[in-house]
Amino acid sequence: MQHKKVIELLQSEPSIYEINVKGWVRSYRSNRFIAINDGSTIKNLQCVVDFERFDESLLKRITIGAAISVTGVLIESLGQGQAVEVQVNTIEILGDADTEEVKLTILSPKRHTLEILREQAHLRVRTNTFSAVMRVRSKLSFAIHEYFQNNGFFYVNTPIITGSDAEGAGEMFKVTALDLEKVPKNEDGSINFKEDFFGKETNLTVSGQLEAETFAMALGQVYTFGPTFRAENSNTSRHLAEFWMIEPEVAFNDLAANMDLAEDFIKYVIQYALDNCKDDLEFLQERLAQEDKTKPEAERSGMLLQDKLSFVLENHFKRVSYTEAIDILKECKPNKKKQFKYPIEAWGTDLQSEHERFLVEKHFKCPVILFDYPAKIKAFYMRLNEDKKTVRAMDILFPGIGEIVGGSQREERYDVLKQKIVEMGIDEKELWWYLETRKFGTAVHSGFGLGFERLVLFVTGMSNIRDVIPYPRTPLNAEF
RNA sequence: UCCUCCUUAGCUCAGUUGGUUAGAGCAUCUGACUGUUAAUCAGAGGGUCCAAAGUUCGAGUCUUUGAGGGGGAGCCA
Repeated sequence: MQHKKVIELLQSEPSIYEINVKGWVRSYRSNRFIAINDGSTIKNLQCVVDFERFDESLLKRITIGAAISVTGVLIESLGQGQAVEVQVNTIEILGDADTEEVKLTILSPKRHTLEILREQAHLRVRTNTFSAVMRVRSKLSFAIHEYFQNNGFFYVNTPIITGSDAEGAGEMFKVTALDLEKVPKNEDGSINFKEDFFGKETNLTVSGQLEAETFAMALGQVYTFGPTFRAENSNTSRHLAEFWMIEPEVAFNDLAANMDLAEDFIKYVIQYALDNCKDDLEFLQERLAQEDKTKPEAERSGMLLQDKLSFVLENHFKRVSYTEAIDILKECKPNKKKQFKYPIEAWGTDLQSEHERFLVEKHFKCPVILFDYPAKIKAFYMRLNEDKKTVRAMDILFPGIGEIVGGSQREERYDVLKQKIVEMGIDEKELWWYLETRKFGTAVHSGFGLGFERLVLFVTGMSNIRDVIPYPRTPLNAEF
């Protein structure tokens, strides 16, 4: 007898042969209908028992959350709502779930808030919403590899423990094997890292970009896809202390080619999700529509999830230079009516969330790529333009998410790069290996970083980044 | 880190100018039910009112401090 997954059975024709299916009980109605789910799909399989043929003591143990094994025959359903169901011959309880204890958890069959689900993250993946999000996350992850592998990219595993603190992408987590009770000190009172494991100060990576660049100068087209750590005290629905980032890096690509790549890549993975996660996206769409109804009129998105995704696919991302964006913002109604908390006055300051949201959600009403930012507000490695004031940076802004991609054409000129490093007060000795890429066959090259969880947020329509990663790491939270 | 709101049953919440025994819905339990779809119907049990201190004859309610959480901002992906 064959052990079948729920997803296989739901797609099968009725048959006279006995099958076996294992899963967790989602509901047991009317002393007759067991809905079981095994994670293979969001849908449940209805198993029908004739209770007169079973021990009452066995049936009592069919409770929500219990793991059971069922054998029976797949027949055409006698009821509405499903095409097939299992006529049960035998039931084995694999793992009981005490109802008095289950009722204290999110497994109890009622609505729960996302906040409560977060407190029981080890159980939340048993809910429809989370299993859907996690299946979509897995598919997106695969689509990312598929896109790059199909387009001649090589997957690079850049180090997670890093010795360089030069990227400047944020506060870093320190990595040490020193006994924190008795830290070795130098004569001047500073910590003597020579006695530490690596003989120098080390941190968890905030970006694999610099290392990826060195690989792009040999393999041509590379990408990283790994965990990234930022010790920023960020308490928002868009930030995690530990998140996953995709960083392609391509030799001979200028900024325009970089933007083309980012747009093509994002559209590919979204299309992949639409094609391969239909049931989950339908559920998430319904969930989002229900959530929308509880919101005041002004905050409603008014668009179904799958329509939102299709909209991104069908429209070119609007490409706007920083300077053009400032002009638009200066002349816009909210600025003139002084509705911005930070009014737009002069060229050169960074855009605030409210400005980015205005451009994406109100003005262009589609994803926006902002490029050619003032050099002063961007990182040292970005390619300086001929005007000497701006750099070839680009940020992709998405509705509801904000910045989903940040990238640039890299400064390939040795002298210019070295001067930038000095100007920004970075220790050039730390970056000797990075500078050497500009000495030996330097070339124009570009890349970007895409926050994986922000992509999952957009595709699933969830609103808090803590709800699209299995076990979120945020300030004051490292449970599980 | 800043601003703001919240914390009462397992969950979501109500709780009057400070007053006697703190309520509802869902969930759970008991019973009924052989075609249910968040099953339905009848009944029952369930409380450190976030913590500490204070004001008061009397605090779920007022004051102070602290903790945790939501939303927004900054930093960014």
